Amino acid sequence: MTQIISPVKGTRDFYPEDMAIRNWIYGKMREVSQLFGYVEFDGPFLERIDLYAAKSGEELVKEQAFVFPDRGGDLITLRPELTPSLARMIAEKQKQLVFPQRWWSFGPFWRYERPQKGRTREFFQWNVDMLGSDTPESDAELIAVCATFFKKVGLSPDQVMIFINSRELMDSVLKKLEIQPDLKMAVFRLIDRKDKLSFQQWQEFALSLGLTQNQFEGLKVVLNDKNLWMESKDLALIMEILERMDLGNYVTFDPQIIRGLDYYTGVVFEARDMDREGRAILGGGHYGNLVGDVGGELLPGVGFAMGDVMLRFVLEKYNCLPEFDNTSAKVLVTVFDATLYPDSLVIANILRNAEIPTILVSENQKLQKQFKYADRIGVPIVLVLGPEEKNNNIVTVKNLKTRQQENVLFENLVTSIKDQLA
RNA sequence: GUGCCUGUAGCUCAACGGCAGAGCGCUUCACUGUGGAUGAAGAGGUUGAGGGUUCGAAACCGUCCAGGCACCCCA
Repeated sequence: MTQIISPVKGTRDFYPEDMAIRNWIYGKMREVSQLFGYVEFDGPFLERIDLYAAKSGEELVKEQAFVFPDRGGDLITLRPELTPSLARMIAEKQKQLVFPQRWWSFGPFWRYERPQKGRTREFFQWNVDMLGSDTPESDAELIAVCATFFKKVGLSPDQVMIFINSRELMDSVLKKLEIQPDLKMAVFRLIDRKDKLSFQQWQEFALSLGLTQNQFEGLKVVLNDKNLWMESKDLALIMEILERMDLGNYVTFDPQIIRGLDYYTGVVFEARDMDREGRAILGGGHYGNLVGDVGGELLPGVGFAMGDVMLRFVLEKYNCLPEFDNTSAKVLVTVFDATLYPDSLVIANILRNAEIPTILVSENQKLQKQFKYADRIGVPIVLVLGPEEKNNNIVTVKNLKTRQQENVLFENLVTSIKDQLA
């Protein structure tokens, strides 16, 4: 074999069996999106780097974007996330849109990172956003969309869980502990890393930030308080709504959920595998003003993004994926020999005209091989048209699944096959 | 960007520094108008690449390439 050019690092080849999975996932996303009344949209895959400079944060732009100059010298980037494009699209039509808008999208994104479990450089994301609403009810709706999706694909609350928190609640907690406002982001980071460090390391990190021993002890107590959410009116209402929707078992309060993106101002949430394997399956939250930085007027909203890589990982782990056929064909028409090829061609045409997906054998092979081929690619019905059949105006129809074989008159062929496929 | 692990037949993997193997798959036959079962035979390899150490390297050493995992950050 001559040398194969290696694929770009962090990309994936979608063989037909992978494409079947991707399309199945896409179908479930569409189904759930539409069930809640959301409409599909998409932005460009290429954007100016400036779009992301505004809000996405230094790291994402400098370290993680695929950037290249176009022929005019402008810096173009493969989109690393959808939200800034969404914000621009909304801002451009803000005056003519009726709010709230419920939008969803599924498409490719790129981030220049080292690939690992649940993370590639090229990935797909399901984005769902409600724009122009500022209520806990709308936050609850987005979380309900996530939970409904899990339910639809067969993931149970034993397997995946949505963890929610509120940045407002955490703000008030920090205030009560008299932690200086300029330490806020650093403390959020500290909270985020609690599980990644040993207790010793975590404590040292905390004190090195400038927290007093008292503040540190107070933080510890708060993070262990499973009922802290009751102090937040919004979280309490969201939990109540999800209970009423019979989705409450998918949702748990977790004071350690903070989320990295700066534009979240209210409720934040993410979903994880219950074994804590891999990364978050989805992440989202409430933003106080999405479009301000791209020139629009104040517009709050709530949304989330789900990556296809972790999702596929958990779907495979918990056996949620159905079996997919290796072929789209339902019938294979054999060719007895070269002289009978025109007759087989006629049969194949009749079937295709009747909307039955049909493969006509294109190689000059023994019947045995043709049957074996049909079996290997998973075609359920095989037709044989030999000299005997031709003389009697019949076709031999063999069902490989039931192993039954029968002779069918020409004129009954389509209905007979449709019966078998039903 | 930092660290760790891996690379052997189409696939999954064995082989103490001493003849490169197994299972599955593939091809052919038993079965010349019928797949999936069974039996028999067969094909398939520059051990990721190119160097070094050694009487001798798939194995040991360093370089490169590719992949995986963790950190960072995030879906």
